[in-house]
Amino acid sequence: MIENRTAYALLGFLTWRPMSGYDLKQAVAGSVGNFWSESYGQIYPMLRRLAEEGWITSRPAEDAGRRARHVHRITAAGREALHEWLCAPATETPPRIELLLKLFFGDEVPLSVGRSHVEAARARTVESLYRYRAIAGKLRDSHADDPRLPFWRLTLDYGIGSMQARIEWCDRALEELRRLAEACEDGPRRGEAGRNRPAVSQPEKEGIRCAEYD
Amino acid sequence: MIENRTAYALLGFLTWRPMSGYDLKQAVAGSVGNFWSESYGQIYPMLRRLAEEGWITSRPAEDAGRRARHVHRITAAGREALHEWLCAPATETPPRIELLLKLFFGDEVPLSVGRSHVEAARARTVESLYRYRAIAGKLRDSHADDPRLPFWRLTLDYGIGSMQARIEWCDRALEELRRLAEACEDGPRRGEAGRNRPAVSQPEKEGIRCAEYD
DNA sequence: GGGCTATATATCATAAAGATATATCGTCAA
DNA sequence: TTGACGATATATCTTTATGATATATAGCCC
Repeated sequence: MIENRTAYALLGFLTWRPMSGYDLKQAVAGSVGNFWSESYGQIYPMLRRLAEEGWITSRPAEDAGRRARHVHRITAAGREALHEWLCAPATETPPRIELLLKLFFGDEVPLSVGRSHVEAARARTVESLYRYRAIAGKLRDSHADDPRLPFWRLTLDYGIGSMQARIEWCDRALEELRRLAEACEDGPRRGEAGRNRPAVSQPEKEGIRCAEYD
Repeated sequence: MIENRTAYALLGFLTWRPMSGYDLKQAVAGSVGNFWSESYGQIYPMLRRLAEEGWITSRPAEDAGRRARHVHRITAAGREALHEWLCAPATETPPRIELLLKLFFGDEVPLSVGRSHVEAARARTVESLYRYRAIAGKLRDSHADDPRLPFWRLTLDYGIGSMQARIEWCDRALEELRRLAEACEDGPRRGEAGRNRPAVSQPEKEGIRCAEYD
């Protein structure tokens, strides 16, 4: 049993057709790229390992021309391993969201900083949403009777839902940041020009602990 | 300029109060843990590096009792570095979502598999949503006048919005999976008992390429 | 022929997660 | 009282993952 999930991602794509390492990289980026990625640094060593395991067979492509090309093909054992992994519960790993980390410490910098981060995020998200919708249209046309289409649609729908929710959050966040800015103008405790807090405001005594966030 | 984002996460928390490596781990997990994490394997080496950089000062705590405890304190230079990082655009790295990868290859296994993955995800998501709401309530009570509260609320609101969207997607996905199952019963091309596709159905010719997903 | 892009494999440095080893102290129950 | 346990605390290791870079060949266009 290989733990590494790269193994199963590769096996999954090799059920589509035999592929080279390069093909696999392309296939991953061009399909699941929005929620999964694989780098060459993972792919090539893993292909060797999969071959050792007997889950794929690898041999040089007979079509001369291109540079040495190794074609990898899933075996019955490999397919079985893939199925076993697919049936095992999915593990959830919370992502690292840099935007939120910067916002979390937003009190350290002018309010305009948070605003511009959220605005940039909103623009990127809108772009993604349009892209996902375009893909949905293309998929419907090109793979109308493909039995895999419904599954692909599910993952795409996840992306669309996420992007919509993110745009709505961006709008709420921008509104809130504007509200905070207005509050500053009334009571001049904060200003856009300077920082919200003095550069050095460390409590001298180490014993002072502020309550945790939760 | 340190690239590693762990550096800035640590500096951010050291603006709250001086802390040990252990404190920092606790603080991260207990506040931003839902969208950011740090491991000891990152924290301790980074604390050394931050001290070398002059961004923190580290010295043994004078309170005897506990085992050797190093208290780290942010310096003016450290705070400046933090501010610079906070102001720089946030980079976005698409997360790896194992659930979606398994669903993407859902055609390889019985429909019930996808259904149970989505059901499990829904349960986890509902739990997170409740947890986030509870945190929101506690925060409102305990940090009513804290100037950082609005920023914390923004990150929490992101989580709440994401969880709501995810629950809605789970419900749509479950409905779709049920629909697919019904279609199978009518036309018996697929069954719950066996796999959707024969165990070995590799195209013999390598030249055959199915169109990419996008 | 020179430059560009696509194809193709391989490796390295860095980043990050997760597990484990080690040690001290306080507390609570057998 | 002692011994188990949990909290505190630092440190390191292996595995996983990303991103950059090196190397090479082929086709194409000007």
